[in-house]
Amino acid sequence: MLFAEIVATSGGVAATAARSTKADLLADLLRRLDDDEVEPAVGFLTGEVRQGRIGVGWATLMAIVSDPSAEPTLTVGDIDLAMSELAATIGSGSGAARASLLSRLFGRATEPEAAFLVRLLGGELRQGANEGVMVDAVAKAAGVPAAAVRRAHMLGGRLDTCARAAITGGTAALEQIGLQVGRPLRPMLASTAPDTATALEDLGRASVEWKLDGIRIQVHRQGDAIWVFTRNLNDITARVPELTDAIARLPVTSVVLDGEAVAFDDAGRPRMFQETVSWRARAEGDEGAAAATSSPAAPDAVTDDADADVEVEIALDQAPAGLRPYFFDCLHLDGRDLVDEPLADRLAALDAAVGPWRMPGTVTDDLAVAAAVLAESLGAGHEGVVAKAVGSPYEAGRRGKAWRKVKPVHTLDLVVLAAEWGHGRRQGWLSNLHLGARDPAGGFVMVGKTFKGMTDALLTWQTERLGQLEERATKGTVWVHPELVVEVAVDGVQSSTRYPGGVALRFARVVRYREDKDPADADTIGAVQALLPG
DNA sequence: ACAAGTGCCTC
DNA sequence: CTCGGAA
DNA sequence: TTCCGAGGAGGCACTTGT
Repeated sequence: MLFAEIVATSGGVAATAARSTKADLLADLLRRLDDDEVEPAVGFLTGEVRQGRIGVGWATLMAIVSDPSAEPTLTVGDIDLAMSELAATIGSGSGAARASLLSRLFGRATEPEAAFLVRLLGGELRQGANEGVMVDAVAKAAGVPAAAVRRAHMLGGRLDTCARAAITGGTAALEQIGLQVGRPLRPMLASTAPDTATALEDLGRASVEWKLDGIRIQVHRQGDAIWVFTRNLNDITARVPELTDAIARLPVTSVVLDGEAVAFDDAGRPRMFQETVSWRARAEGDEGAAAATSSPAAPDAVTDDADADVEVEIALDQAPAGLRPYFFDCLHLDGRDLVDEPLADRLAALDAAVGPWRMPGTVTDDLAVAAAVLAESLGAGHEGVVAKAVGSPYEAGRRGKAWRKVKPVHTLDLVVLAAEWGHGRRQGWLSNLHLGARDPAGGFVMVGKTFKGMTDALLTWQTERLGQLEERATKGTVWVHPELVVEVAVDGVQSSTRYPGGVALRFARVVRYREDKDPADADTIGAVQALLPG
C-alpha cells in the first residue's frame, strides 16, 4: 500500500469528531493492508514507529532540507524500512548519517507525506485518535469483539502484533495471546481520590497500601531467567542488578510481580525521586561497583541488624543503601495465571512469593485504619497510599476505579512572571505560566511553570488580563508586570539546578486566581523551599 | 578532555 | 505525572 | 466513563563541537 493512503486516512481521522467514525476510517484502511503492512501501519496511525528509539526528534527534523516529490511513490514498507535503517544508525557520525537518510527519504515524499512524517517523528500526530480508538478499529476490521482485542493488547503488550493476529487469524489468534512469563503486560493504573475516607466509601473493603515515589516495576522470573520492565514496558533488567539479585532469591519457579523500586539512604529513609531515577541507570558498565553491590538487605533486616558485609561495601562505594523492590501484586505464580482472580487471592499468592519485599498495607473497611496507614506511609517518608477493592481483578492497562491513590496536596500563592502562547487547541491563548515566589529581599524567584487546571473560560480571561500587564515579549513568551497572584496546587517540590531558588514545583496546577491578594501576600521562596523533604 | 545540544526515559 | 474537554 | 492532548520536572546516554 502507498504511504499516501496512510497520510490521507490520518487526515480524515483528524477532520472527524466522532470516535466511532474515526475508528471506521481506520478500519477501512486496515482491511486494505497486506498482512506484512499491518504492524507498521498501526504504528504510524497511533503516532509511533515500531522500531522504537530512532534518534530523530524536532531539532533533527527542522534541519532537513529537501524538495518534495510531486507524485506519491513511497509504500508503507519503504517507510518501515527507513525507520529500521535509522534505528540501526548509531555511533560516531550517526548524526550526519541519519540526516542524510532523512533527506533522501523526504526527497521521495510528497508535501503531505513529509508533513505527516514530521508530526509522526516529532511525536505530535494530533489526529484525535490513538491506541484507544485503534483498538476499536482493529476489532471492526477483523470482525471480532473489541473486548478480545483489548484483552490481547493488555496481556500481550503490543497493539501492532495484536492487530495483525486479529486481522489474519481472528478471535482464535487473539486468544492465543495470553499472559506469558518474560513478556510484559500493560500495568493496571490507579485513579485519584481526595482522601482515604472517600476512597474507602467508594470501594468498601479494600487493601490500603503504601504508595512509594519511585519507578513502577513489573518483574518476571522463569527459573533462572529474570526480566524487569518499567511502566511503559521498557526492559531495564541489565540496569538494576540489586533488584535481580533479590528476585533470584525468591522461593518460586515462575512468577510475574507488580511493584515499585525506590532507592533508600543509610537511615532507611526513601531517597528523593530524582535520586531513585539516577540510581536506575548507574549500575551498567560500572564494573566493580555493580558486582560489589550485593543484594540489598531485606527491609526488616535494615532497621535492626543489617548485614555487616553489605554495609561495608556500600560505604566503600560511597553509595549508601540502594534500590529496593516493593511488590504489591502477583499476576502469575508457578504456572498459574492470577490476572482474573480477585485481589484478595492475588495478595495471598504475593505473600507466598515475595516475603520481605511486600508492600506494607492492610485490608480494612475501617476509615480510621485507612487513615492510619496513610499516616504511617507519610511518616516513613513516602508519597501516600493506594486503596484497592479486595474483590477486583487485575485490569491490565486500565485506569479503573478499583484502585484509588491518595496523596497530600499543598497549595501556594505565587506570582505570574510570564506566560507562553499555547499550541494546538490552546492556540491563541496565553497558556503556560511562569511562576515566582516572593523574595523577602525584594523581587521574585521563579520556581516552575504550569499550564494545568485552566478551563477554556479561564484561559480566555487570563489571556486578556495578562495582555494588560505585558512589559515585553519574545516569540512565544510574554513577560508581565508581576502583580497577579495565583493559587497553585503541587504534589511537592524537588531540588533544582535550573531554578535560582534551588527548588522546582512538582505537578503544579492552577487552582484559582487570587485577585484579592497582592504580590506582597505571595508565598516566599523560603516557604517553597520548606516543602523539600528532610 | 570536556561542554553543549538532543533524544528519550521516569514521574 | 495532572488536568479539562469531548464523545 | 474513557480517551485524548495540552504540557510540567529531572537525569542519563549519545553525539558533536571546542
